[in-house]
Amino acid sequence: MSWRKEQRRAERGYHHGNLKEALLQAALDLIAQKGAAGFTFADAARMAGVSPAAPYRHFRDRDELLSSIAQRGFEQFEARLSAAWDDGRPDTVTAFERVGKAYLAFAREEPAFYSAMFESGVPADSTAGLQAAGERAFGVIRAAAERLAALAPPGVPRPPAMMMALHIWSMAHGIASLFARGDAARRKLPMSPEELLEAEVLIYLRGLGFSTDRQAASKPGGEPPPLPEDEKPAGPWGRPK
Amino acid sequence: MSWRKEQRRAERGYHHGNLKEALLQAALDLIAQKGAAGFTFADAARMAGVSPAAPYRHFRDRDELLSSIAQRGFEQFEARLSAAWDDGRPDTVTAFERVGKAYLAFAREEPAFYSAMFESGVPADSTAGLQAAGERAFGVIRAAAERLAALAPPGVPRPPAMMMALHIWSMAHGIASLFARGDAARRKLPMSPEELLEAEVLIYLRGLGFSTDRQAASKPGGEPPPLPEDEKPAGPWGRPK
DNA sequence: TGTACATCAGTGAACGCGCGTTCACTGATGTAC
DNA sequence: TGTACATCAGTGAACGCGCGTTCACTGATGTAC
Repeated sequence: MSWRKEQRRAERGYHHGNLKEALLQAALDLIAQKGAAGFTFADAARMAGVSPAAPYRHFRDRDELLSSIAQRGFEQFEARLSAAWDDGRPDTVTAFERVGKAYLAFAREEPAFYSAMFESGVPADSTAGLQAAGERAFGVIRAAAERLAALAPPGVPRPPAMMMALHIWSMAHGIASLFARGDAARRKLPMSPEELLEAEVLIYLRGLGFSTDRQAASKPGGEPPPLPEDEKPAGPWGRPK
Repeated sequence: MSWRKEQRRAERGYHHGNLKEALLQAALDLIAQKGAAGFTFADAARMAGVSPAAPYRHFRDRDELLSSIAQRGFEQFEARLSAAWDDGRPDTVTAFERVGKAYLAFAREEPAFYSAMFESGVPADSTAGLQAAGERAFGVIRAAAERLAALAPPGVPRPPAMMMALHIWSMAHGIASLFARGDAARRKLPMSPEELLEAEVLIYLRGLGFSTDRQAASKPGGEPPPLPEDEKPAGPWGRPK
């Protein structure tokens, strides 16, 4: 038990070299295993193979470490949402749906980040860096909503992009935290979270008077088709009888 | 410090009389103060004025106590949603919006219950009682969605009520947990959560092809009015330019 | 290029603390007769 | 109505544990000259 630590130090020498990074990674692993509540400063040190006093060289306390993780989470989140958005290619609606899927994928694949970001009790404005990172991530959704709003067909009032962004965010977050989180608190669902979200967003966009037909949506001047009777929410619901 | 405990026992005698209840209440207060993560079994005993061994007469461990709180939370949640729904009076859409407001009000006024129910890591199916209570609460939303779906105007395909219920739930939960929780993790918002949710639900219902005009909605045979150009999401958004 | 020295990063022992849990116990309550 | 006894509900002391935090320390690294 103790020889392992010594062996590890023998390999790496007295100085760790990259302890800050190793602590962040260790904490992330621990959160994934035991939840944001059940990770301790000492645990992270142990997992990094270092004495319990060592982390104090890099983080004031547990909260500062947690907040760093949340910030890093928002940065990765933003990167993934941005990549999915891909500046609206090939057309706005397709890209927008890809953002929704990326949102859920992140919550599922990175439950530790997700819970540090949203459920660990770290206030969103606890640090200037954290707040900025959070706003940049939301900014991707906001920018996408902006582009979507600009597609409002003639005769349809253009909805406020901020409102749209908040609505979409709340849909995605609601589904993610109820159904898509990669941990035990997940609830059962008769279809995939992705399908549920896609249907929800499509219905919402129709409610704003948008065509959800992709070709039309990518041509801003296109005629808004009337809601056809055989159009229905996509997904596993089947055609309503 | 210790005389206080003795005094309290002098008042109440050797037997507490209602310790189980007192422990639930104490835990609830502690969760409200420090979050679901930061409440301990010993703390609850102390707050109830009882020795640290006493709670073991009523709960196997901390998890069982937490799960009891979550269950009680779902029961109260269901009661409030039911009261708000009021069996769809005076008309379905009005009653439905009242349910949404009740959802947010619960999250705001009972953050301790809300976090025990959704964010404490207690699995939704950890107990038969808990699972049943959760399902009954969701059942209110589902029943309301059922009634709403039945109002689909002629020519509009009737949407699956289960899907509608899940969509509405995810909207309400998303807004509640991002913006309406009565604790520090709440994010800032340019309008009230209630307004945000109401607009979201109205847009969604329109997307399903429903009129959101209340009179029409309460007459299932009523003509679905075309989406009028001056109709817009209610709330503080102002008329889009 | 070598050397002295300052600075940095991690050590390990120690501390006080509060937690969860157990135990034999005891005071209070209810019930059979 | 009284009494003996079983059961229940809470006591308080004790335990081992792991945590957060501090401290003087030391090995490694970088830098000025």
